[in-house]
Amino acid sequence: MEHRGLCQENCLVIQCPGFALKDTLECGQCFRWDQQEDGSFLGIAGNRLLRIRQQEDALYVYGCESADWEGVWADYFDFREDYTRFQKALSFDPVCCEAMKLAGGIHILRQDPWETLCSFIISQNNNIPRIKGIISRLCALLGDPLTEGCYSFPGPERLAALSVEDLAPLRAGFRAKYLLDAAQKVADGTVDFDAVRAASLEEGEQLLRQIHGVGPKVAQCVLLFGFHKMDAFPVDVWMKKVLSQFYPDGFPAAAKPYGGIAQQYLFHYARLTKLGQS
DNA sequence: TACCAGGGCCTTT
DNA sequence: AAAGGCCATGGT
Repeated sequence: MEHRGLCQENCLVIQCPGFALKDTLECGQCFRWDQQEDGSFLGIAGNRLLRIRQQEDALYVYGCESADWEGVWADYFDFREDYTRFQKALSFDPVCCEAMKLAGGIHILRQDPWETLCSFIISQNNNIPRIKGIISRLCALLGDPLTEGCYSFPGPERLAALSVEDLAPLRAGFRAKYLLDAAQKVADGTVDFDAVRAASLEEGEQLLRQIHGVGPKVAQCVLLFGFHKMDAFPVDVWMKKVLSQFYPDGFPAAAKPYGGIAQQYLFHYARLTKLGQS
């Protein structure tokens, strides 16, 4: 299905029909990608850096061996999944159909659970530029240097040893104490990611909510974006608008197994069309 | 039950 | 330039 090759600048070329890189990276699921002046996106996942851009149905990937694409990034971008099967499953619903016209190229990334947990603790009651700033300062303060001012995401053990005062440079406000509680509970095994992975959606939410500062919205985000549970269904203000306007009788049961990706389509659609603001 | 802290970015004025 | 809106959770 994927056709690969090399372009003139010695980068990898990946065919990606139906995929939308920009929407995927800017739909609020990740916070460590930045669009460069040349239009490409520079991002960090784990200890790896990647620069990538999309032109029509092709991805141009820089700074990445072919083996790294196959072994790491193809999974990260969820290219092993066939998203047309989600779209077919949701096509019975006219609102989802409309949303998929605008946002159907979004993939759910396969991000690291710990990084995702921290990111969505930070995201609460917050806006995306500030979330990215706090995460960037967290990595610069405690992560391992990679290249050119880029840092890895610090592990829970490193964070667990610190105090709220130590995190003052992050300017995370009231969220700093939540980060420390998360780090302590993950580091000491109170919250076990393997158990979350094996658990049902409801059980997984309860396990994550042992952390002070993790409520239903953050927990569902972590289950969807960090554990790839495609039926997780985070409801924020945008989704509340969508649900009240288009689904007064509730979200259709037949769409629930795909609620996570449906939520992304609808969320992006609501924001693009500035639902309720006109 | 209702309300508000907390902080910074965004939009509107 | 200034003011007001926004936001997820926990605490009162």
